[in-house]
Amino acid sequence: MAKTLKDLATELGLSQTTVSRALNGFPEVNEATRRRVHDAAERFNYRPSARARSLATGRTMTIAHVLTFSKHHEMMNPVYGDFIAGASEAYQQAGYHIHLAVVADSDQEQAFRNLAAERSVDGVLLQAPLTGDFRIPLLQEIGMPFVVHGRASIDGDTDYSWVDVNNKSAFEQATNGLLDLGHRRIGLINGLESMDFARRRKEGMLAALAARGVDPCPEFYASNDMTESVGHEETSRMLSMPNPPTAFLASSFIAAMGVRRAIVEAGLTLGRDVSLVTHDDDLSYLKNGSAQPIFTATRSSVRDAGRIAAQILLSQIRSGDASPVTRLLEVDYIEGPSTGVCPSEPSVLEPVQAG
Amino acid sequence: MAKTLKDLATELGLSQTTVSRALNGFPEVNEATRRRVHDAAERFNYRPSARARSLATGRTMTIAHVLTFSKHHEMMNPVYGDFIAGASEAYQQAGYHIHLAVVADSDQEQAFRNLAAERSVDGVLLQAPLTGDFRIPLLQEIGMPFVVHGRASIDGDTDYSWVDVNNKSAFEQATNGLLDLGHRRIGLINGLESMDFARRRKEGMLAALAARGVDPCPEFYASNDMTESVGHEETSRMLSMPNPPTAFLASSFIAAMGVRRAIVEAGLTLGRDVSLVTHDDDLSYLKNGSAQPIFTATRSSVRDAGRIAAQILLSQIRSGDASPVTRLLEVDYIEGPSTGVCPSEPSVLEPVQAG
DNA sequence: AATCGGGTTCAAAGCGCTTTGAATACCGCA
DNA sequence: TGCGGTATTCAAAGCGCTTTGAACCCGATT
Repeated sequence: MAKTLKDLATELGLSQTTVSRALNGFPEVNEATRRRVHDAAERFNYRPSARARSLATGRTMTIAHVLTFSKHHEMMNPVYGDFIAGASEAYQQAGYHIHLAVVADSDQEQAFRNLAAERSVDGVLLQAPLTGDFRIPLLQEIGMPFVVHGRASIDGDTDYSWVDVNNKSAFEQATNGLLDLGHRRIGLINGLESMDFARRRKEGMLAALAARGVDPCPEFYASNDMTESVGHEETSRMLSMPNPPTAFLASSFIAAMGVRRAIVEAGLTLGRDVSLVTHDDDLSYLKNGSAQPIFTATRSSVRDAGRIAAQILLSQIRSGDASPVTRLLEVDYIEGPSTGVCPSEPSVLEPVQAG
Repeated sequence: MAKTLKDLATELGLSQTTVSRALNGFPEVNEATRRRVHDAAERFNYRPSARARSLATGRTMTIAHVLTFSKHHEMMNPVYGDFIAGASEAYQQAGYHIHLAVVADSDQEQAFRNLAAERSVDGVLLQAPLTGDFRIPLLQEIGMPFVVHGRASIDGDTDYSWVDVNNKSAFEQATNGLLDLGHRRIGLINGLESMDFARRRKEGMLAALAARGVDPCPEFYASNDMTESVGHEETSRMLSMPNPPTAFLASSFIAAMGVRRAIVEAGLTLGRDVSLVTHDDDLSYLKNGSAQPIFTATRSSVRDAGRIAAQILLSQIRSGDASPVTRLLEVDYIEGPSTGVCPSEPSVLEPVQAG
């Protein structure tokens, strides 16, 4: 039972060189020989050792996906799964593998340095960046190819590669949708605003309000983990205020389910008494309805984002060209039954003028 | 800037042997030398190349997690994230890494054979087995250490290692809970019954019914993807039957949210008009309430399962002992507000006799 | 007949580590 | 002074590949 290249070569009475070249499709191998080699390889189920090969070539054919795991929050971001599913479509085609690193906040720096020093990956896919995330300059310093899912800088964002949803415009659209329906007191169930995307979403909301001359209500803005429970708690809290919001913006589908629960619990009807627009990552197990949408939503497939990010990273690795590639994904605005005309506003049919 | 062992050795005026041994804690190295080596290694941020090391040692220090991705259903199981978070706790301590393989149903066999032939992992963590899953005998044939999250055989299940929730007893308990409340017509929103866990859950339900002499209602048993939408659809369908269920068992928290939506939509009140018990994997972003539970549930932490499975696998790899280790996790039965006395039954206070 | 060159194949070096077996230094003891 | 032994260090082989540079075979060219 042949196992190594050497075994295969002896078995066939050929040199390792020839066998290697036959298998790797080099042109200088006689067709008859190539066929013999392929047959034998198949017969013995021979595949080159990934480690040996990568030691010889210098390429590992592996990409690290770094998932940060907050010790404090003990949370695993639910979008990782679909993002990775998307990315792996690209990897599979290209023969790449995923090295999954789950690393605690506190160990980030060492983890990245190790990744580079151990030379076990050709590139890094970075997820869930914070505003001003230090990992980006770190990766640049290390000289490791990388693509970020999301962005991190306050200004610019042109000196590294990223794929991101246009969070600001998404929440601007969502806010405008609610303003058009006459809502003026809008609750925001946001993610942690240390996360870059959450900051941008809030910016989008505030920009839309400002553009219409509507005063923001800071007491209606929650920034917290995006769980069902938190969505429920924050919403309940706001609904019990003397002058509660008439509409909510939720940062994720899961949080939105908590918002809905709070609304129902308060004896109100979603889409009539209270409106809700959520962002929707189009997760495979959490589709926004099959025939009809469940929520009015700003949708952008995180799986597509994964595929695109992986493609960008692979092409950077292949070309050796590190010049940044960026891709801003616009959302689809889905009108669903969770939004309706603001009940308390009389003049709903004539939207306020901008400015 | 030293990068390799050789560089470090020349830098220090030592042989590679000594440097390697100093770094790896061999006893025959002079303490002073060891300190010098460690200092230099730190200064240069030297870490041995993972590939070179594994080529030399024969161990890859890597575990494959194989996630099946159904081309047909295009679904990524939402529990993978927390399972992996748990497993990586164990790996991190032991210095192991995760090789993530997302493989389509159709390519399973070749994917596993490649994994073995490429020698890129020391073991495999297998997820979401089907009843009679062919991958188990396949891995046995290949001779790769593995642990299954879940089980696959109809009988026995003693010739390989696994970690599983006691699905049967969980759904027996849940069913008994509903029977005690007087419910007789119980809907089951199950996962695909080709999945082993779903089959066992149904068995548990049927066993509980049989033990109390309650006739099963096959028209109330749905077997489908465990998404919110599907939970909603199946429940709506059943609720619109002439003699609908008064209670539901849901196979996952996400499906349960769809069940709830359907109940609310039908103008019914959860926990009063209709009851619901769900299985709860205790996912980090989908906790069953913070202070009070949302649903009555059978709970078992999938993250714990991940940690335990990884520990078993690592100890098997270390000891080289392949004798199977199994671990059956019992659920916690959580009483929440989603269950109540069956409204249509008059004699609810006197539970039926068993038999 | 001697040379040339395309088509094929090969031996050997090298990727960066670990590990074997041998060498060296230095100690106390006879 | 010389020897066994312990402590420490080293050179070299090997892990399983790829790749360089050379060699070989043969029909075509001069």
